Amino acid sequence: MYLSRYFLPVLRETPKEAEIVSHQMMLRAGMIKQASAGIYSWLPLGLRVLNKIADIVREEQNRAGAIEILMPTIQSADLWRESGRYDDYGKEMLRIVDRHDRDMLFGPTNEELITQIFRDGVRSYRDLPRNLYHIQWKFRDEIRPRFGVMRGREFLMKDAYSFDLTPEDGRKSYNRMFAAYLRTFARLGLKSIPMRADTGPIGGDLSHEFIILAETGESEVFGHKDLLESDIPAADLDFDGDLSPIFDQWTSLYAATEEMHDAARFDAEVPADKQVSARGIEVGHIFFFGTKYSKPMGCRVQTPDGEMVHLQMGSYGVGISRLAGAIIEACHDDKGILWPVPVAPFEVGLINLKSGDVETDSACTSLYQRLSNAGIETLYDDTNERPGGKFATMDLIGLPYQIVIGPKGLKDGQAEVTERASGAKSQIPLDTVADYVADKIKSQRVLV
RNA sequence: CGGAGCGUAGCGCAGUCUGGUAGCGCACUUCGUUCGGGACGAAGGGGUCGCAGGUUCAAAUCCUGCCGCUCCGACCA
Repeated sequence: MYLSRYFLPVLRETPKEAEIVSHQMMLRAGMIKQASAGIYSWLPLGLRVLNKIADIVREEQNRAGAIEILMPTIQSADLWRESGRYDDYGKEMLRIVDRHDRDMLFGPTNEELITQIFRDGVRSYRDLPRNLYHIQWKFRDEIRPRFGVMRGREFLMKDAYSFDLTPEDGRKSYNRMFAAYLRTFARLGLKSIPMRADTGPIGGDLSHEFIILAETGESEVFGHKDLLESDIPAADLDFDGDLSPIFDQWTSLYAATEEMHDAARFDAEVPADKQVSARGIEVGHIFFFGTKYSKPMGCRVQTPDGEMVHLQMGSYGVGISRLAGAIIEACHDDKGILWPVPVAPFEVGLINLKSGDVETDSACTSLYQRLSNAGIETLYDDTNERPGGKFATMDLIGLPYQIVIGPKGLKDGQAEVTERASGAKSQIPLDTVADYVADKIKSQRVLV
């Protein structure tokens, strides 16, 4: 992409409403623009990140055997009356009346809708187990939206729903999502810790929050230090096999959010030098709630014995739009964002130090062409800004690699390559720099 | 919803107390000089002063009502 043809409204000054670093940087880097309280437009650069996060989540859901669908944002109130949640959910649910005076709502979650879809489509135990998911915008009328996309009212969420015949099978489905989430967050460049959690309005008896540590996290969390270095399940993990060892490995050490924290147990179970107490951001939440929805909504199948039984269900959420902010909270310095390669909006920033000069222009365009041919996503700054401004902008938007070409380097046939995260600079001959950078990037595209 | 505060150009702000017909920095346009880590000069463009009503010869400024946004608390991917 040529910067001169792109839409990248960067801000030199920090908008005063932004309190935390991810919100400030998303606004300054031209990723998002606030539409109203807790509601944002995603600008080109931000949308690229959002899509990359969604793609990784999607890939890992598919790997774990889940099947993608797409449910609507607007739902009928009748469905929620069936489950009894229309009255229970409270003011967080945005209620709408259509022209025929029918009660509608903007979906805050989709248990009811998926249960209806599944019960109408499935009659037999032979159709189990199944896990259906979608990636769709949700609306929750938060009392106080804040922190930019981290607690918006409208947000993009992946939610998956599992259906099983028995509680034991339900546990297996739960473990599949548990393992998939460990892989998902690791691939996004994050260290996540599953923590035993409250089930809240979703209900049920088994639940884990996936937390990443960050100073600006909304909840206080406590855990064993070794969890930060625990093994991530490999890409060739057999999701049909027994996953309980993975679950046990990750849940044997102490980890709890504020609501579930037991200070006495924490001190007893975790040696002082292994205790971590920090702030955390919840990026995923999984629930097993048995027949909570299948019973009131009559979601049943016939067993081999001809008996009708209610299905065992679980639901599994990942905050896609929140992750964009969460990744920035975890990956930034005082100059800007430090995108991990897998979610970077572009992989390389190519800086032309003397746009308009025939030689630097042609060196840059031919390098841009070579990078594109190698499948590298490149943002080419071909504008006439002063060099200082170009560097500041590139540092702010945080692309993993910067390649600088100007008259001085050109004399020796060299380009300067900077790795954004470490700041390491190297001089690479012009004719090999595309391959050099392409190799580095390709090795970092998939972390686990 | 309780407490606090803000709304003046794309962004950051002054002007409001004490009413007199809108300003500064950055950004933007043009010209010139510059040019390897946020240049300099000159000339420009851009505003229903959040909205509505009231007081007044005159309102960004005073009064009333409303709306929006942010922060602190209780709720959550």
